[in-house]
Amino acid sequence: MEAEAVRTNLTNCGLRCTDPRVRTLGVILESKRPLSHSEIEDRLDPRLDRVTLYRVLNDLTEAGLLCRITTGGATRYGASEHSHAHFTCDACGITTCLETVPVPTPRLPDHYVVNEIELNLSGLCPGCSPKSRPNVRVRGL
Amino acid sequence: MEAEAVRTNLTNCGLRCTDPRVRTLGVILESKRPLSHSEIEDRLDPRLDRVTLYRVLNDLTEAGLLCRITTGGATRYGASEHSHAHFTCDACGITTCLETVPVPTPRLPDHYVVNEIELNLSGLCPGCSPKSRPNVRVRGL
DNA sequence: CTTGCATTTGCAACTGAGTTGCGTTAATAT
DNA sequence: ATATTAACGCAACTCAGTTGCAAATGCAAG
Repeated sequence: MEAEAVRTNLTNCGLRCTDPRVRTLGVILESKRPLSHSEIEDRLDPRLDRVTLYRVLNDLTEAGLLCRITTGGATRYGASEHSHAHFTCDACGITTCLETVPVPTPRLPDHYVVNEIELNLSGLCPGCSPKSRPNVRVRGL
Repeated sequence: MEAEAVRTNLTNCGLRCTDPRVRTLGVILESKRPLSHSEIEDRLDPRLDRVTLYRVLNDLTEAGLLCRITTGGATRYGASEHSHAHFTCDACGITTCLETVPVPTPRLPDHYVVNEIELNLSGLCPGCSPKSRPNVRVRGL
């Protein structure tokens, strides 16, 4: 999705096509992995007001243009795609999409209404795992 | 696990057997569902210092006596048991254990080292779902 | 193209979760 | 009983996220 498509998308969702929204969506769509509020802030030049960014992220998420992943204490935002698991590295803190790992849709007891399902893994990512850096140790490993 | 067993357990884990630790562990073991920092604080009488409680929860979690569940923006602590999914209600905010829903152990790409796996669902719990209260509506439902 | 209005932005100020440093208290080993 | 070291409690801090409001701006209608 490039610039013009981003604008169309916003309009289709009933959102006004403003500079903060266009640029924020652009940053997230360019990224391979979900980004946190502060990571997005850093990539916006010129920067947006912190509060504006929070509101933009909420609006885009509610409109279904982004999906919000809350894992490892941090909240991140990614392009809204098919559901897959996420992995957060205990060493470098980066969250990656595990495209090959599907999220199960379990059967729940009666009267539960499911809205979202998240499968979040944590540990060491390939870049930080002992395989690549033999001297790194993590609690309990 | 009652009072004396709690004490033995702490000692076995190499932790000093202090009043804040014994009482905190007691509160969590009595609860059916995982509790947040502030919920635990409210149940301790007399209360503990906020910081002490944070440290106690960390110590107990590192010792393996508790498990930490981070879902829906909040961090909660439950008795360390067999792994199962958790459900957080968007309406009342309460997190419950879904004992009947197992957490999958997916196969990951090479060089990932998995430490923890969480399966977190959200939506409406039985107490808040339209089945029981027909007039409640939630985003997108 | 201009105008008007609702939406959105940016700022200031606030709340709540979690952390750090440090002096005091208390659990355990001898 | 007492010395040692871990743990506690307090003050102060950082960081994520929220609220209220005045100023700016997107958009639609004329």
